[in-house]
Formats: sequence, structure tokens, C-alpha cells
Amino acid sequence: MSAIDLVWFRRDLRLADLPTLLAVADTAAAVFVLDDVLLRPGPRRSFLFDCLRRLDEALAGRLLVTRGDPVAVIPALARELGAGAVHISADFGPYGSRRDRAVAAALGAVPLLPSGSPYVVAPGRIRKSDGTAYRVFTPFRRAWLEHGWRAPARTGPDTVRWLDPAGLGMRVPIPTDDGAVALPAAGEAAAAARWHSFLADGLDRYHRDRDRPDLSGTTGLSPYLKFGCLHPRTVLQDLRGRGDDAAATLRSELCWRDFYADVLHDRPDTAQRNYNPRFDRIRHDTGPDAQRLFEAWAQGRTGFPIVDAGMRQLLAQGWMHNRVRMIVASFLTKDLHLPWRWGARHFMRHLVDGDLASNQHGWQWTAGSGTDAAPYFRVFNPIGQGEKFDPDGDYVRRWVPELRGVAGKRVHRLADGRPPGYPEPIVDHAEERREALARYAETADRGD
DNA sequence: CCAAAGTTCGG
DNA sequence: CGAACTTTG
Repeated sequence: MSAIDLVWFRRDLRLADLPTLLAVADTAAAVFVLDDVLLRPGPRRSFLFDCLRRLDEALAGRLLVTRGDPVAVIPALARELGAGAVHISADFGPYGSRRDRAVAAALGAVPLLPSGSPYVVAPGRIRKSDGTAYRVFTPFRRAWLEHGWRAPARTGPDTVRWLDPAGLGMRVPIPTDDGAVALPAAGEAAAAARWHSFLADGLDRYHRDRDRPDLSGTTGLSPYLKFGCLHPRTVLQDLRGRGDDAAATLRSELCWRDFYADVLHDRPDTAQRNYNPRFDRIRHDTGPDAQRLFEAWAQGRTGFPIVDAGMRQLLAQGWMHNRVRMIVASFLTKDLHLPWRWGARHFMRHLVDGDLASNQHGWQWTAGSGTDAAPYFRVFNPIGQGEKFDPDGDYVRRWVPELRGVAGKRVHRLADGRPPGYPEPIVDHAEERREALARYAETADRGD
């Protein structure tokens, strides 16, 4: 038996479990195989590279980062290192699971820890008594709360012996991206710091303030959860014994993350296709005019202040407040009549926390095509939502400089006219709401 | 509490 | 078969 094993870190998952996994493998090298999605420039790549760089420093440069087809790369590395067994770092994620299982089988790879999924409960495990997946959140949550979960992996790289890969031709230097987007600090230490500071003075306000984009009432943990810098079970563990509204709400949000991962695991096709096939018949706008409207939305020049503020925050920070994500998504699908995939793709390109399961199914929920979707008649009013959730207009003024001269909540309705340079509304909301309802009604006509 | 019309879940 | 169904206006 060889003294050296290889541990393959599948894509972007589970940086946090790395030390525990390697402790199991006695002596091992960690191989991080970047896939093409994560090599595209953007906030997620920048953030991931920052995470890897920090990990690399903590481990004195003994992390292997490479790219390419794992079926070719992993055995070549194993040969070069004289490695014995090849281990897979984890359970498989919610998407691409079939392909990854095939790759693992081709490599003869052994999963190290069954607890390795970056979810509280691994996708595919919570099932109704008839064995099928849940399609509604609330019953899923009931089952999820009753389901046990094991303790999170312990972190701390000093428990691990590392192989020195010096001289390995396949080692890829971790590139540095330019800092065009203001990203949160990367890595496990930053994640823990954020979580502990939120526990100390954010959690008590969470239930009240989480819907307020002007108040920073959210946890700020999404990039860390996405990249495995913080495990959701660590969060649950630290919440144990708290039965208050804030703790219950945060648990529930973690459950949404598990729910959508489970839905995508059960229905991988829904990353691109409507979960509810009735929506295959809905009429979208797609011509040059639609492209122009999409561009106005993407650049934050729709003439609807809360929408523009959100879209500009996304470009500046690689992040947008969740309430505002719903508002801009409703606007794209119901006011502009564009396909939800256009918006979902834009989000994935720009969000540092962009996660395929949560993103696509969040969009489908808003569009009406998803699990447990918003009833079709629920069309967000962008002005009303702005007045309700940004009551003093501070969020809008922060991100839309043209509107800084308009005081208070009047910045949402702009009843006294628009400052020069700020666009007129690109659509009439009341009219487009009627149009959206009419198009929805059309989908029922032809039965099947 | 209602809108409109379901579907989903659990008993 | 009855009750329930994140995020509205």
C-alpha cells in the first residue's frame, strides 16, 4: 500500500472540510480541479481564487491546483506522485451528479467521508414515505427539521501532514484577478469572523431586518456557504438551544438552500428547463426590442429606482440583497416579459454567491414556473416594494447617484419629476402587469 | 381575509 | 379527503 493518497476536491465544493478529509487519508495531496465554469472571469472566480490562495498560504504552498478533465488529470498526477488510492473529497453535489459519479467510477475513486456534502442533509436523502422528492417547501422543512445531522467537520490545517509537490509540472499558479468588484474577504477565517460578528450583533435583529436592503440586516454568509468556507452545520450547531424567531428564520433559510439542492438533484434538467412544463407555453419577448429592455435592466437604467439600485449593486459588489433580487426578477419576468433564464444567466455571471440550485430555482419561483411558485397573480409592484422595504430611500440613493438630491421615500415614486440624467420608466407597470396575467391565462387554453 | 385555480401532502 | 400552500396588492 502506498503512503500517499490523492484527494480530489470536486470543483468548488467544501474547502472547509479539507483538513478533516486529509486526516483520514494519512498522507495525501489535495488536488483541486477547476472546471470551466469557474475559470470564467467574474466575482465568483475572484473569490474562489482568493480562498485558494489563503488555503495555499496556510498549507505552506502544498495544495495542488490544476484544471482539465479529471479522468485524465487525476491518474497522471497520481502516477507522478506515486500515489495509491484516489479519494473523492465528498458526496456529490446537487448538479452534475451523474457525470461525477461516472468520473469517480472511471477513476476507481473512493469517497472519504459520507458527511462531506456542503448541505445540512445531502441532496437525495429527504424523501416522502413513497420515496419521491418533495415539491413543496413547508413539508420538506418539517421532514428536514426532524432529520438528524452529523456534526460539522472540524477545521484547522495543522492536523494534517502534507505532501510537498515541489517540481510537479502540473501545478497551476493561482491567478490574481483585478479588483473591479468589491468582494468580501475570502477564506475560512473571514467566514468565521463574519459568522461570529453576526451572532453577536446581527442575529437579534435578523427576523426584523432581513428584508431591509437599507439596513444590512442579512447574514452576509452566502459566499462562504457557497464555497464551503463555512459549513451550514456549523451554523446550526451554534444556533442550538435558540428557539426565538431569529434563529428559526435563519434555520429556515438554510433549509431553503437544502431544498433547492434537493430539487435540482432530483430534477437536473430544471437548471435550464421549467420545473412546471405548463410554462413551456408562455409567450416571451425575444426580438431586438427585448434585447434593448434586457440591457436597460442589466445596466440599472429602467427608470424604476429600486430595480436600478439593485442592478447597480450587483455590478459593483457581485452581490444583491435578497429582497431586491426578488423585485428585479419579478420586473424582468412580469414587466419586461423576458425569459427567466436571461436573468438567471446574468445573475450567475455577476453574483459572488451564485449557486446553480438556489439561483435557477429562485428565478423559477418568481417566474411562476418553479416548485411552490408564487401564484401567477402575484406581480411585485416595484414602487410599492421600494416604499415598503426601503422606507427612507437610503438604499436607492446609495446606488443611484442621480437620485441623491431627492429626499426621503419620494425617491421611489418621483412624483415631482425626475432629475436630469435619470431615465423615464421603460414600461408602464400597471399595463405590463395586465399583460403578464393575460399571457399566463393563454398557457391554460390548450390542454395536454 | 381575499383574489383564482389549482396541486401537494399526509392521514 | 381536507388542509395547506415564503417573500402581493
